[in-house]
Amino acid sequence: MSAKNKNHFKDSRAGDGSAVFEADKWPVLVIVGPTASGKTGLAIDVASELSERGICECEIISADSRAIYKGMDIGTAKPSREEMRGVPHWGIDLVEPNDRFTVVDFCEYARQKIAEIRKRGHLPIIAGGTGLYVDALVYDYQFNDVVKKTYSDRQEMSSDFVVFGIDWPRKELRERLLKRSNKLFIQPIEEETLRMVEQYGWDSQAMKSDIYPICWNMMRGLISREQAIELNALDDWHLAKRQLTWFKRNKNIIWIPLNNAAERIINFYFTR
RNA sequence: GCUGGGAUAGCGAAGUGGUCAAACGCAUCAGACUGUAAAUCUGCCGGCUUCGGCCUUCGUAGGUUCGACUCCUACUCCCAGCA
Repeated sequence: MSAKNKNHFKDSRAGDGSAVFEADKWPVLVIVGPTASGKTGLAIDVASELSERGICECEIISADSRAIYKGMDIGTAKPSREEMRGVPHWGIDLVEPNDRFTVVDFCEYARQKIAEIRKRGHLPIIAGGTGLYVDALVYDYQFNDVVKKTYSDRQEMSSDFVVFGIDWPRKELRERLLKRSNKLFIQPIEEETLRMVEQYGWDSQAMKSDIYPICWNMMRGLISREQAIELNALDDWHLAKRQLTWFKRNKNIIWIPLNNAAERIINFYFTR
């Protein structure tokens, strides 16, 4: 997002003059999408732009079941300090990889953060690919002891949220996955893998992330670096498909392509 | 050039006279999902289908047989050993 879009925003604001930010009135922005779709970057873009325009400050809450674990930085593609561009991030590095952290924990955490952020007069942005986490929040799941049943009719979404999904043509997404996998293996992933294995072993749920077993096999010479990169991209693809299956069911998601996404999201707030 | 082994669906790989559209694995496609979800699980997976079935397949061409992916012959290609 850059200066070239500013005029566009001005026009939008002029439309009905409703762009005055009210922390309690603006729905929480939720950005979903498959892995590597650019959720985090988009959230930061939106936050930067809103801040730059003097509309409001934003804080991002990650809805990612892996980024909550400490130490798993490269493997879960956590944003770096620079990438965050000064936007506060929550929901990252919450617990140790062998700690239990459930959807319910996430909901409680997220609700609390949303309240805190609003109290500060800021806009909460939720960015994440863990469909269950997002749905649990947005559809206000009640976690009790009631026997499981089918919840196919999740039509009623709290108007407190607006959900955007990043849409990619399959082919392009797969290319991004491979590119990202290549980049990942340039970083000291072996070091991270070794540290995680030594510290937590293979039994913790957190270590079930595909990247660590793959990297481990590479380190033991069972597969080549190239194979590891491809395997990782393939596993990511499988994940992406599962995420998409989940999100597809949610009819309230507004699907948009990544380019222009920030602009479209901001326009949503200006014109709603 | 001789000898031995092999050619099976997108890939790998079983099958060695009928019960084979062909096990199994992978990939693909679709789906489920309310306390560890980057997890866990399900269906499909030659073509057509009113989902009962119908049709075309197992390197190529012939042959034997009621019947062949399975046996015989020739050919093509690949691998291994010998010259």
